[in-house]
Amino acid sequence: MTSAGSTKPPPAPRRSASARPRGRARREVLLDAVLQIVAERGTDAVTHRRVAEVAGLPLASTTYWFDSREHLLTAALELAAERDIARLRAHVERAPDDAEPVALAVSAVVSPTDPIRSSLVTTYALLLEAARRPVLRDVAQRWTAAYLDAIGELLERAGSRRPRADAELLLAAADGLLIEQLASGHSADLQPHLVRLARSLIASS
Amino acid sequence: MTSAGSTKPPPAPRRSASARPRGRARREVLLDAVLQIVAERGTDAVTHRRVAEVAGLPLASTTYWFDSREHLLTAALELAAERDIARLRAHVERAPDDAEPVALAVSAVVSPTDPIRSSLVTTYALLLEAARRPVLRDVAQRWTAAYLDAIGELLERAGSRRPRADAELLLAAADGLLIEQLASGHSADLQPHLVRLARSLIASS
DNA sequence: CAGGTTTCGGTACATATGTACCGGTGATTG
DNA sequence: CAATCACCGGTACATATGTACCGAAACCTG
Repeated sequence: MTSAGSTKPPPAPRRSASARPRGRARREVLLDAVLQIVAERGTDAVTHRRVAEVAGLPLASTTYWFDSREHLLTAALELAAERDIARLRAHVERAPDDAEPVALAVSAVVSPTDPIRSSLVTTYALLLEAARRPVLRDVAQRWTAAYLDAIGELLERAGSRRPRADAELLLAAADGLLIEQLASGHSADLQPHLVRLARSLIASS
Repeated sequence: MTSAGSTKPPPAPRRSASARPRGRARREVLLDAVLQIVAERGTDAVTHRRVAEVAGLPLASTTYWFDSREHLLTAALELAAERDIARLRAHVERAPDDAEPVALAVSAVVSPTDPIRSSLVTTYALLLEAARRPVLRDVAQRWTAAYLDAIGELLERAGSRRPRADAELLLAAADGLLIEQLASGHSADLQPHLVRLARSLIASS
């Protein structure tokens, strides 16, 4: 359904006019709107008008803060990466020191509690975009590097002899399973499978 | 701009007018064009005009064979899945009976010889589309099911006690590694890592 | 070969979209 | 207090795009 009806009945996803963010805060509100649209309808659906509408801001605000549609997309994806890396770090640091390292590593990647679920499509959309736009490769690389560092350290603590290689396989398996879940629409707890994988990798080194 | 671009160097992907396919063959030519466009520029870039241009056919041919843009995309995904499944089956059947099952399973998934490389982006882009369009889910499910069947059988032959679960992890890891390669632009032989993973899964069951 | 049906392909048109323009405005600074 | 400047937001416009239309051509079918 195109959101634009013949007349404009108040679709009112827009925040109250009094709370309208101003100044630089607007930038982030716009990027949030982009991320939401990407998650719900894909990158195709990211248009200036839709972004402005979802953000509850006038059309021109998108062109004021971002030169072009491409700029809008890349900035949004950078923000997503940044946030997810922060989430990852927090998840690891928040854990008690005596936490089981393998379980911790797995839960950092596929966390049923954290609300990464809705942003997963966005995540993988970014990775795919990076395949086509070299500008995004840096972001994509830092992103996976952050994961590999965190997981690698945990696996090493769990007794892995080649933490980096094991981390790569564990992360890859998690990504693959998640993508398959997204595509099939199923949802099951992936943690047991990934824990088994991690344990068998560590054991057979 | 519809014909040969004035500034553009001869893109000439268009087949000679005499060889212009007619009838139902046209359908497949159009879908090939869609797949090529998705691979090179993403699903955003799939427009009726571009598809027609790449296929070397008039604009109206796209609307004649496909009701809508969405129909064009879903049909293209079905074609890609169908072809890849055929490729997979051929790969497995072509192998000698005494081939090492684990190596065979791995090479079926990440084959350095077959030209799936260029179509990988397309594959994953369409899987992501399936996350958003339920119409595509059937196709996506048959696709992965075909892989799981083939790999599972090989892993069982290699001594796995839970071939299905192991196949799921192996396939997921392959997907994850491939996506990361696409995103980072790197390319290395993934087979050794996946062989190690498969062997350790089998060993630790 | 005649009639009918499918396919073809040029064209038209309403809409969606990117983006520029420009007068306004409100906060900050001197 | 007034000048300034970053910021705001309505509007305009050229282009891209989806899609319908319709006469012509090719292809059957009898």
